[in-house]
Formats: sequence, structure tokens, C-alpha cells
Amino acid sequence: MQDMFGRSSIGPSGEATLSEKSSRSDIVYRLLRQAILEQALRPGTKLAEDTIADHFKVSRTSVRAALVRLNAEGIVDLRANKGACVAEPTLEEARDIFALRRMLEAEVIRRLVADLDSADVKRLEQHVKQEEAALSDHGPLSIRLAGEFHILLAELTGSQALARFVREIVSRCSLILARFARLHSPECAVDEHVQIIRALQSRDTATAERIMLEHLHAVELRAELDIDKTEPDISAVLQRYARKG
Amino acid sequence: MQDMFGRSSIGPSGEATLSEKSSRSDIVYRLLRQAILEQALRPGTKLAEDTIADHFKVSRTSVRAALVRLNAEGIVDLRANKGACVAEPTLEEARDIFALRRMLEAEVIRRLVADLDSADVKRLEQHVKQEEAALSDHGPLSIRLAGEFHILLAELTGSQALARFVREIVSRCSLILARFARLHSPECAVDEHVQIIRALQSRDTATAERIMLEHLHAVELRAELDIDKTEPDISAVLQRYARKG
DNA sequence: ATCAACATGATTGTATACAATATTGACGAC
DNA sequence: GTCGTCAATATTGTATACAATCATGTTGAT
Repeated sequence: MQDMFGRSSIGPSGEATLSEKSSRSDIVYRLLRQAILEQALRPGTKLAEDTIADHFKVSRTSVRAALVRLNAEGIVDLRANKGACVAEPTLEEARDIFALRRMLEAEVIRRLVADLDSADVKRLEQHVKQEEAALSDHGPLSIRLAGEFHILLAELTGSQALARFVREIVSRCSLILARFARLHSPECAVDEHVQIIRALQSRDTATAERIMLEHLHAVELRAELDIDKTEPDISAVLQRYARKG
Repeated sequence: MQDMFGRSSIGPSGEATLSEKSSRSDIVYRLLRQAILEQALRPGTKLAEDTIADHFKVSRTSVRAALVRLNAEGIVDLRANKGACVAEPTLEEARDIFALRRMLEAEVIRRLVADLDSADVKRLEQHVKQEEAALSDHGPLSIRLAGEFHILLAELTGSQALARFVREIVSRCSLILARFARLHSPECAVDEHVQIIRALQSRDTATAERIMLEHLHAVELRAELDIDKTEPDISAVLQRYARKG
């Protein structure tokens, strides 16, 4: 749910500028993005322009604009004359992205420990409450809220740039989980988020940072990146089905 | 100059995917981006679709796609029904971005110290040589190469994600310099880049990191962010010209 | 003269039409 | 029957046409 006004205040949306545009291409952008991040559209899914345009009752023009944006964010792959697919991060990319995420979010923690006020804590606790409420349905909402907790943390630092990068990297981690994790349960345990809030309140940088890193490690474990479940390359797969077996 | 082949191998371009697309919208994207980063198009400049389309002899469609991408990178501001402008980072944003840049590039240094090989050094030295050659003309090329040195460093870490973020943040720093620095001379001194290479070769993390941070600090000083030269808000300016003076 | 309402032109947002490229199935040579 | 070639179809890339919104200058009432 948004706030009581129509627009999502400072909420973790994905807009590039602050102006609350709601053109058709923006609507398509937001809906596609949400569908991908909620894992309704899995990595590799073909995103045919006509199909999407027909579904949303808009022209391909608006769809294309949305796809270009999503491609710029790295959650959609766009090959020339071949159309768009939901991005499929490789295992290597996945590890790379998680490593960078740890670095970014550690920085978030360090900054928040320095100047987190009670209003911030309140917002975080409210968010966690939402997460708990959504926990029952085991559905897309739960997945999305888990990611948005981390985005909210980044936004509370007051650094637009940092928040921007965290938003992008969290999105890509969602994709990674969608691709590799066996059960697509919420990628973050709610109680781990509670722990993070507590650690921040304690103003103990080292501890808070450690808890965040443990949390991210746990998330990464859920992705089971050690197990190679990736079978993207047809020919590699078919190696095992040799001609005259 | 690129490499001996047509395409820029791993060169610091800005493509979102790896495929060497050269559609019209991509051409417009690259040229606009270059023009902005070389400070030919200064912050605040209106980017009217028709004007650009006419100039490049393409349709507005291609121009719009380019503008959407540039907006996603934070180089262009896009207000609904009002068109596009070259982004104008505020002073606050500028400091924020530089702070994040220091963090990211410190990470680059730490990673490179660990596993930089001689081939990497060679590429870096080649790049610096280009910088020196371009130094004489004091022009756009020099500005661009200075930024690309940092991008090259990030790429040599082998981390696509890190390189991506560095590329984006270096771009935005170019914008900041374009907006605030008095003389738009190359923002990085070439000899400082040489020092960085030397420090990396010494395998001394602490020193290398220190030199990089000093370098970035020097760049930030050239931006003169302490001096507020920004007069964006008309009404604020006109406060000083009261009605009945 | 001042200001508001309106009309005109300019610019952006969207849809449609066309061109270029890729995909797929059919046909024919061997 | 297998393979290559080509035609038919589908999908993407681009241009143009139209609709919606904004900027601006004019008119007219006060």
C-alpha cells in the first residue's frame, strides 16, 4: 500500500527523476518492473513488444520506452533486432553483484549508525510490520517488501546516489534469487531485519555492520550460488546427449 | 582512437549490454553522451527533440529512446511534458556523489592491488600515453580521456557491476565539474594517474588507496565545491531585487 | 495601465504505418 | 531421408501522423 496520498512520497519506487510522471510508458515500466522483481516474470522470459502492448492496451511505443529503461537498469536484456528478455545473470555475475552489494550496504550501515533518528526507526519498524503482515501469503508482495527494506535503509542515509545504487543492486539480486534459488520464498527473513534495526539503535558500528553482512550472507546462501543450476547454453546441455549414445 | 578493429573491444563506452548495437538511437545516445561529457553541452541546456532529430537526420523516435537512456543514467533530466535538459547536479548532490565515488574507487584500488598483472599495467600506461598526447589541445578529448582512465581501472578489476557503477559516477562527476569548475581544463592531472599506476605496482594497498583518495580530493578541489556558484532558483535571485527598492 | 481569460503556436506523448531484420516452414537437390 | 535454399511470417527498428499539453502573445474588461 502507498501512503494516504496518491503518490508514493519517498517510497522505494524506481523513478529516475523526482517528478511523479505517470505517462503510459511509465505505467508499463513500473508494472513490468514489479512483475519481474516479484518473480512473476522469470529470468529469460521473452518480452515481446506486441504482446505487452496488447495486454496493457497501449502502443508499442510506450512499451519500447519502458524496455529501454529496464535495460538501462540491467534487469532486461536487449539484443539488437531480437527483442527483450528478462535478464539472466550468470553465476559469475551473481557472485560479483553480491560482493558489491555487501560493500554498499555496509556503507549504508556505517552512515546510519552515525545519524539515525527516532523518526527513521519508526519508518523502519513500520516497514517490518508490513513485511510481517505480508508474510502469510508467501507471495509476490512479501518478496518485494523484503527488497524494499534494504532500499529504505539506503534512502534513510539521505544520500541519493547511494540509494540509487542500492536500489539497482537489490533489484538485480532479486533477479539472481529468481534465477538460482530453489524455493522463491521471501529472500530476507523478517526477524533478521528486526535485528538490523536493533543493531542500528545500539549505535555500535562494528556489530551493526557484522549483522548486516551476516544477513546478506544468509540471503546469498538462500540463492544457493554454490550449486550450479544454470543451464543456459543449449549446446552445453546437449553435450550430454551425444549423437550416437 | 579505438583499437585496430572497428569496435572498441572492452573500451570504456557506455553500452548497457555487450552486443555492439549501432542502431540510430544508439548513435544518438553515444553522440549526445559524448557531447555532454566533453562539456560541449553544458548542464541546463535544453535538449529539444526536434532540434536533435533534425541535426542528426533521424526521427524523434530515435532521439527519444536516447534521451530515456541518458535519463536513466542520470545525465539528463526529463520532466513530464516539458522535455529534456542536461542534468544540473546541485551542490549537495555534487558532494554526495563525490563521497560515493571515493568509496567506489577505493574499492577498485584494493581489488587491483591484489591482482593486477603486467598486461593490465601495459593498458593503463598506454592510456596515460594517450592522455599525454591529448594534453596539448586542452580540448574535449582530454576531458574525456581523464574520466576514462578511472573507468579503465574499474574495468580491470573484472567486476562488471563495479565498473558499471564507476562509469556512471564518473559521468556524473564530469557533469559536476562542467557545472561548477571555473576552468574546464582536464579534471585529472596526468601525472597523478601515473602515480596511481606506480602505487598499484608497488602492491601497497594502504599507499595506493591513499594516493587515489588524494587524487580524487584534488579533482574535487578543482570543482571548487566550496564556492557556491549555483544560482538556479530565479525567485531566490530576485529576492535581491525587491519591488520597491 | 493591470490583469485575467483566451487563442495561437510550439513541443511533447502516443499511436499507427512502413522498412528492415530475424524466424520458421516448405520445397527441392542429392 | 538429409541438407541447403528460399519463401512466408513474425518481430523489431524507424518514420510519420495525430493528440495532448505547455508556452506565449493578444485581447478585452476593469
